[in-house]
Amino acid sequence: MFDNKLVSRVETVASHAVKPGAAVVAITPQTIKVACSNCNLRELCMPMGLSQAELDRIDDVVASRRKVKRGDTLFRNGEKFTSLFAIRTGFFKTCVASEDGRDQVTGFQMAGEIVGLDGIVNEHHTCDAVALEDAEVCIMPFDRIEELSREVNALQRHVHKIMSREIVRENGVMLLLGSMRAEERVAAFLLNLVQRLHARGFSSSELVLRMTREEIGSYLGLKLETVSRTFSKFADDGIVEVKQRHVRIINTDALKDIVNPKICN
Amino acid sequence: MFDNKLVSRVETVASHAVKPGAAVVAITPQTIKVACSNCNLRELCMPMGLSQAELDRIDDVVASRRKVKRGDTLFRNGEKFTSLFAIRTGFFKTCVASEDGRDQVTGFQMAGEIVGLDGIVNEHHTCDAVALEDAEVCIMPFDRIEELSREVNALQRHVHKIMSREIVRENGVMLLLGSMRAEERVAAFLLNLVQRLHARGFSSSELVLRMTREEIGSYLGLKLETVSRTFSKFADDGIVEVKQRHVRIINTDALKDIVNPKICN
DNA sequence: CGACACCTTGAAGAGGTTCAAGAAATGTGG
DNA sequence: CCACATTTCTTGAACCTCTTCAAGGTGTCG
Repeated sequence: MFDNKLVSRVETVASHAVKPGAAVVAITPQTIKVACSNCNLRELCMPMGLSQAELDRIDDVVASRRKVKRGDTLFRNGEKFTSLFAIRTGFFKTCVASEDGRDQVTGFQMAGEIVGLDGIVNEHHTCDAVALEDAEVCIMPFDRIEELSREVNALQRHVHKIMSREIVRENGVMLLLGSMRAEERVAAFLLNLVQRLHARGFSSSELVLRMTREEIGSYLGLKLETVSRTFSKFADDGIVEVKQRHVRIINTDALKDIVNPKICN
Repeated sequence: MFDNKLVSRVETVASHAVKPGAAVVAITPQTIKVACSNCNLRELCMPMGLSQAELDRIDDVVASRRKVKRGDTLFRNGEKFTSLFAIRTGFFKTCVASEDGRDQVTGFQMAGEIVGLDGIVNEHHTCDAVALEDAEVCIMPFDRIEELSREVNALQRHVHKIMSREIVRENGVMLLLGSMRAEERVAAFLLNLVQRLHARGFSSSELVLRMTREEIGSYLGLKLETVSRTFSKFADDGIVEVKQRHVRIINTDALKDIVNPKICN
């Protein structure tokens, strides 16, 4: 099944399963600097193709860093909004709650992604951001972002794109929640996660889930038992290997076929 | 049941059921001008508290108008993105499609609301916007919005808020799709629609649905039969009167209780 | 006025949930 | 480092909500 030694060694580097020899450099913690211009995540959370002068200005966006322990909240529903947060390391979930206490995971965020956009409209956050593993974020005061994006066009454009991207992502989740069956949802979830991890230099077939079955279920509009059963079924079908939170995708195409069933007659 | 004469008279003004004497002025078509500064919808789609100088500049945001006939698309998935659209009159749905042809209504938009935000990130639209009744929109070229919002802080802030508001709205839909039962979804849908109409000067208890049961179902992640049955059940319970697309809410509190069931023991 | 789209309602069926119990992993404190 | 408590995960069986399939009714538009 799993080479646990390998996986745990890899995890000490970056908390996700990676194949031997894979490019982990993008996330190694040795190169931490205060400036965006030197940040190895820049290409994920900042605009590309800036002049040196613009790069120097961009550095002012990040006021400081903050560490968030696993289980702690970065911000909470109702709190005053002041800043966006760029995730440097770690893994978050965001969730909203209804008045009667049900709650819904609205997303899982990893290194290079931005959280806090929900807070802009009412100057208060409308969801919780919870670290699913020890994390570090860059604090980007929003008034500073607005100020700077008036002067650096690429930054302005970038901010707009980040927000638009989130809108498009949520459209996709609505499609998933509104029209897919359990197996399709779980398959889409796994493919999405592994694709994002792969974009960060991790394996495209092996991953470690940072969230519980219950959190996956909440995100997918399913009960935890259904998520568990679906994993078991995929395993029975030889599509994935699942051992608790370790997942290895054996047959990516099969997963894709589940998400987008071919009409073949 | 319904005073059809009244309803249709009202509809000639603004396409939605209104109680006698209600403030319809906000939507009367007589005052159409090219400038935002004179637009009676300004408070819905433009920032408040601008100086006269700023107001004059804002007028440049709207390049022109466009009429869209019922059933026609304002934009379509895959089309090049150039502009945001502010709805002046009429009613739209937006929907995304999966590769295998399923589609999902992601929202219903009415006067004063903005559509097209999905197109910013990839410079191509990722959903369709379809007019559910004859409509007119203001075309706001996005490069002009960006240009102007560098100079008019209130506009910049406003653009950010509009996008954030859309993100928060979609969070709410995810909560609905992920954790509510059919009756809760339909109740939430009716309350949301009537609340938005009320904010535009229409009745807070009576409305005309511009969309089919199938479109409601798609939005709510339900089949059209379930939507129909749920309407019938609410009618049996004396909570609403439903006659095809005409809906009168008899007991708003009952609807609210359905959305947020009280835990009372 | 007739064709077509839309809506309602019933009955049977399926997919996912609920409830329950046990197993596996994880964390804690001695 | 081990024992124990706790959390998390898996699996089964009964149940329920929503879907599917079908038929008929109603409204709308050319």
